[in-house]
Amino acid sequence: MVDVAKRAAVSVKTVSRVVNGEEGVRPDTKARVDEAIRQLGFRRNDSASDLRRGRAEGIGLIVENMSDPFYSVIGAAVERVARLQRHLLLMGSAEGSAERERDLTGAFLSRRVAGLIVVPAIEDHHWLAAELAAGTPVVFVDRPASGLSADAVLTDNDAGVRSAVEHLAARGHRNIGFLGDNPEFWTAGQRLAAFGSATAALGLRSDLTAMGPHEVEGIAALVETWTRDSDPVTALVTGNNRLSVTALRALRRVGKRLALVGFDDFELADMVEPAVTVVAQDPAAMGEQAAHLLFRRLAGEGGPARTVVLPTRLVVRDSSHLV
Amino acid sequence: MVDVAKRAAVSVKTVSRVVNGEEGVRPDTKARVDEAIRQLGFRRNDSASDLRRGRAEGIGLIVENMSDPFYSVIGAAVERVARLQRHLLLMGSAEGSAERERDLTGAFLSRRVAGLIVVPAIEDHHWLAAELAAGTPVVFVDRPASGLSADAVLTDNDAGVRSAVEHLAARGHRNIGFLGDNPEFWTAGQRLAAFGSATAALGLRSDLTAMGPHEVEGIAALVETWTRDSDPVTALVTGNNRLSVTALRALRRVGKRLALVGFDDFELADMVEPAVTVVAQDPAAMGEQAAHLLFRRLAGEGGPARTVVLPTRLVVRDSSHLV
DNA sequence: TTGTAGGCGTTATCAT
DNA sequence: ATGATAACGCCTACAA
Repeated sequence: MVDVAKRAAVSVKTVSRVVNGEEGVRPDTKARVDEAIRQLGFRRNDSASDLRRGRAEGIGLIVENMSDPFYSVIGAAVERVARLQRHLLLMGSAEGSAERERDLTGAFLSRRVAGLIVVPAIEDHHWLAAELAAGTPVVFVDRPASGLSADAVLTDNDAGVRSAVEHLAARGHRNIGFLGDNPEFWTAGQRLAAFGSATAALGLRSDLTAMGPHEVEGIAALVETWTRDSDPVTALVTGNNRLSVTALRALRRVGKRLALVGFDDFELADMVEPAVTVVAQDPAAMGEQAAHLLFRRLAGEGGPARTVVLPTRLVVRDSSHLV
Repeated sequence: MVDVAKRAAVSVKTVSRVVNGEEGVRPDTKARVDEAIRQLGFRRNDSASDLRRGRAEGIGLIVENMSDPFYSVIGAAVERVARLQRHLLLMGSAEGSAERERDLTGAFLSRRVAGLIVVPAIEDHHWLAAELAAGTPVVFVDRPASGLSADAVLTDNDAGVRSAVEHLAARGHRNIGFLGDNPEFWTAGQRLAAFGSATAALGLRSDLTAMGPHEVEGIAALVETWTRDSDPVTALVTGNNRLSVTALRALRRVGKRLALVGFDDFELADMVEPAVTVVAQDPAAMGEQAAHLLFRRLAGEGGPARTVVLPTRLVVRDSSHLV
């Protein structure tokens, strides 16, 4: 900047004003500065700017796995909003590890990012409270933070699962099996509980649940067991899209055509055989809302922590019509 | 850091040494400093560190679309390598726009990132040469940079397309249609050229190509035309995974069961009907290799620009066996 | 083993 | 409308 200032025969402060588009620079002065910038190929050093201002114009995003479509769509949405606000996106995968999540958080905070958007792993987050109080806003996505009151964007897991159960019940299914993830994951626990209450409310069996099996073999065995009964399971609800796909493979493997409703839509759900009915979430909206919440806080909005709960949508496809 | 120094009754330099794990600090001194750090909740300001060192410990990644599985897998691989090297990942979507690509590049360079990994949009990159010369390494992925000699990681498009054509020819197909993207995209052009040479080498027709149609309608109409002939097309090769899926939908729409081989594998390719034979690329390997190339340059490796060409793999599924 | 001085490039403050 | 000067927090070089 000094070089530019010299060449344009002005002070560095004037150069700074031009670079930042501030008011109060005569057009001809600005022109001289711009020309000097062009000639020297000058580019502002944002590290210095960040240091002086105390904050970096970037937001940190921590997801479980960047290559999972659910998270990459969230990431893309966050990045789009961030760009409109002239912020960069720093992104990392915690891979379900609380330690990595803390490391990433620490790295982002060291870089003095303007804010953080986090899909939290299983763990307590009270240690983040100090940072929050120190003025770095944090928004949680998909699952709320435990031990901490912070903004969050969630999906209406309860209504989503209920819509799946009611849909199947309306088609005459009485014994519905639920395949979920490890209930230590907040969403898995929520969906399991929702399955319990939805089935109970309709007078259906609530005990046909299995949390954990991820492999085709395990699920295939389970399906065999559930369908050997004199009063067999005739429909499945799966707790996330990976389980939907695995269940589909398992059903093919054992040659059973049970009805199936999956939580979370997935690419080509309409092209597989059978096309899978799903309870669709809207990950792009989740990312967008989270980023909006964050930038609102950055704009100085106060008040208590907000929680945005997004609705789900039942997308009926062929797998509803089996059995 | 001054606060920590005061509390531990040492100089800031000693604190700096402890924070950076440098040699030559007595254990008891280190213990005192660590305790002060803990008490004060101190966290190093990386903006200041970056400024002083002249480089940020982060790498910038520019892709076309963060939510596309191909790119998100590349991103995840880059991030993994970056983390091992204690670097953060800054990521953005250029969305096929040369202007956005330049903006993002500029933003990353302003932040003085250690290096750049770019999936280039259609355009000349000689303007980047100055930065390259100034010491910021750049690695291109999926397509090479034009007007600039830089490291690149590519897929062997020629061998990939050839393997598809030879596979179909071996199954007796003589009239193979090729559906590609706009040949302004480097990969699309490469694959089209490869199709031309592979068919010519086998004495097959090379003129059954269509570059551009992306919609089910357009492709359906094309298939109708190609199959109305007295000497009809019996097999298709598609130039990327979106086209594979669209072609699949189009074939269903018009009720034709042509053989199909797609370039690039996709999730559930084995579960759709018919399961689609593909020429698989390895995006995770591409991202990983690109990051390795970058860090090798950062470690001071000199020499001319390297180009790494990764092989493809033909994955045979049901769609090979039609007609 | 530990400390002092100076400067990285920018922006805020206060002058002019 | 423009400029001089002092931070921002850290690290390099050198000194003790």
